[in-house]
Amino acid sequence: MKQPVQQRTLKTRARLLAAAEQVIAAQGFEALRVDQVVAIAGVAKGTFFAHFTDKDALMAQLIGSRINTALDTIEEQPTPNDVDEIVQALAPLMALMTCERYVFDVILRHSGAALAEEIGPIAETFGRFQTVLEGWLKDAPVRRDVPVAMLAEGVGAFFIQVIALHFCALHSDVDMPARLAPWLRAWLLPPA
Amino acid sequence: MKQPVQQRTLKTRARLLAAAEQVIAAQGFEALRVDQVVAIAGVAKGTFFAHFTDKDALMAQLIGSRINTALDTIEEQPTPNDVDEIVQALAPLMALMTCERYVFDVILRHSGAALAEEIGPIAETFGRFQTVLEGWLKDAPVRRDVPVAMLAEGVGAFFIQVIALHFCALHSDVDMPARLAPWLRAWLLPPA
DNA sequence: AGTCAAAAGTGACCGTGGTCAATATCAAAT
DNA sequence: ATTTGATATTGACCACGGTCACTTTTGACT
Repeated sequence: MKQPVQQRTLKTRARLLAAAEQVIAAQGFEALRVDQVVAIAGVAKGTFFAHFTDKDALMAQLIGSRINTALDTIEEQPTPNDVDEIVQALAPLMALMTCERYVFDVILRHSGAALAEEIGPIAETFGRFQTVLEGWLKDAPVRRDVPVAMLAEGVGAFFIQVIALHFCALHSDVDMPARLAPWLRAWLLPPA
Repeated sequence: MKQPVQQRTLKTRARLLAAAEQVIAAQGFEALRVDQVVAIAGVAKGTFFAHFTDKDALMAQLIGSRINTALDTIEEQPTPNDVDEIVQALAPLMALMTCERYVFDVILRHSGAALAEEIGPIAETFGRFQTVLEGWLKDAPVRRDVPVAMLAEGVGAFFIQVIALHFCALHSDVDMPARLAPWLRAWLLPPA
């Protein structure tokens, strides 16, 4: 007999997520401890792992939802028309992904689907990100000798590279959007 | 009073490294356990951490040295003259970096210097990689509207992206060098 | 109301990376 | 040969993520 999901399941999951958010708000992602989360949520440790396959899965969900919120904001803005506007539009996403080294590591680790069938919440946001970029580039004055999908993926690659460079202590002072612009110019607008 | 390094230090470190290599040869990087390494080396656990700040540092050293060996091989070959030759020359490096998911994760995590002063063995190889690429591109028939250093960094970005895609289960069947080529063509040789 | 099988929750327990106060060893100076 | 202070080693101990056999709760069906 297969039973429907019980309400208590949803309640417990919500309590765990709320507890996690509380810890993160107070101390950041990196400092989160499963023990602390279950203590605040008032459940046993085992319960946590009945709801999330591991700590990473919780993190992926929380971070994924923040990325989605950022993408919502981005999609509400008018379509950017040149490289500078693209870079500016992407700024909030860059800020989010660089808020903590730990966060960036989680994102990188989950940016591709781990298993073929199981595309996690973060991998999903990358798919969405690609779609948004393709929408922008489809009608923008950029090179056309390369398919739009490839252009978008390239932007993604440079985007990640610039973020990674941010954690390379030497370069962390310069602001990231400014550092991304020349890359995009070189990639999207080769000399005619 | 500062004393010179004792020989026993070198011997112990060598024993630890040899033990680690033995474990890796038998079971791969991911399966390596510090307990096993110290057992084989015949030292206490604390000794391990007197020689390496953490397990990651050991891994970084072992993987870094392999990357350097691969770069040695690459530098011995004649300078590649077109995109296909570049891609082919990079093949052994790609193979090394994708031999295990765990290895790729370690490489990514260490690809930038963690601290400003402390450039780890892997970050060092990335610097060397850039230099090699710049040497190739300096005299190659590629676009010149962008500085060579930037061209090289771009190649690096696409290189990493293709490797990352390899671990995205869906795409792991196609061979990587073949997947890198169109990127490099689009990046290095825009339509004149 | 009572039954009962599936679902949810529990917490003692484990594996493994990493710490540190105590101890042993080395080599330079006497 | 002895002293001495720096250096290297030790292993009991801790922190933390994750497991699983067992208990409790739920709700569909009488």
